Amino acid sequence: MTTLQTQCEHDHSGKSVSEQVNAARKICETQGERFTPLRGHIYELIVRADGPIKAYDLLEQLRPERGSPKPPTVYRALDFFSRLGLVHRVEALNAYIACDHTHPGHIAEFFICERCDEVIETHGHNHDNCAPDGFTISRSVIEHYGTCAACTEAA
Amino acid sequence: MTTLQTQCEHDHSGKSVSEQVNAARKICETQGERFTPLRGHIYELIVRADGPIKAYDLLEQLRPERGSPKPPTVYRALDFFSRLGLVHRVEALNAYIACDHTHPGHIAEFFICERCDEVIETHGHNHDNCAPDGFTISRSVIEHYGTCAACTEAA
DNA sequence: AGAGGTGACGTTATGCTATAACAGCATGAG
DNA sequence: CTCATGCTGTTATAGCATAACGTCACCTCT
Repeated sequence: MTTLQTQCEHDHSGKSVSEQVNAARKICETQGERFTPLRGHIYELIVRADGPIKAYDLLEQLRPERGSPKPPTVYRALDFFSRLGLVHRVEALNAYIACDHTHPGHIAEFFICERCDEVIETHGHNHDNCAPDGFTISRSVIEHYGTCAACTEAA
Repeated sequence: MTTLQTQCEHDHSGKSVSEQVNAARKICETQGERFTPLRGHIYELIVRADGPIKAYDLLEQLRPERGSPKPPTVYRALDFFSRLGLVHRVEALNAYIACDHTHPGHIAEFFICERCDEVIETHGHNHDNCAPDGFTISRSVIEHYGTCAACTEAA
């Protein structure tokens, strides 16, 4: 698989790309972090992907506009945005996705259609109750794979 | 990190290694699958690890007893056991762990202590209610990272 | 202004994770 | 016995991620 993008061109979030990028810029600046041109460029590519995108695909899309960037360039940006909660890693896909649920403590929960590759992100409910006695959760990975409504109908 | 094993030598499941291996053998045979010597060997290593173990660490542990096995040897066994639900992949660790919750339809939920690397597996509750309208879940990844009770006390 | 610290970025190199593809052999069914 | 299937060995390669070092920009403190 070379891309995880969905076929459809519509906007899943209700916000334009530049609105999302600007929202991210604001969040960075609020936290005293630098939203550099490189980071802006990378964030825009992630938003445009409109679904999970792989690190090396991002790398390709940075070329030739930014010369021949190397893997650390994109991994550093991904780490940066992950720290701020602006990007989540989808573990089972080795891919990354923009997040606009920007409130702190947000638990991401993904529903990933294996037919059309669409990803729906929800705010996962708290699993503290499910934890063994005394276990303190600091980070959760919750990903569901299956078939979305549209693909089920189409079948 | 070269190993994900816990320091403690006690048995987390209440079953001996050979009991667990034999239970796995029985499950394989019940399903008409072959529990070959190689598979038995690999399964035993996974059980002995008593926690998540990486594919290439398994590979090392197969040597020199089985010559110089190559990656496909261990990945094929891991795929095989995954199909039967006897092994789960821990996505965020790139590691594999034996599972003795052998009832079908089992949803694995992991609580992973980042201090001592102990992993507690529970039977995760169903997330169908949380799914977007019409989404059918076929497989779920639920992993929580944090600090276990013992390590919290020790701190 | 100058010195020194911090963080961003470029670059080289390497390591870790996983699979494709082909060959040989064992097992079991007809 | 023969064929089909699946298990294993092997070679090669693809795909994912980070260590480590150097440079530069920016900020702050004096």
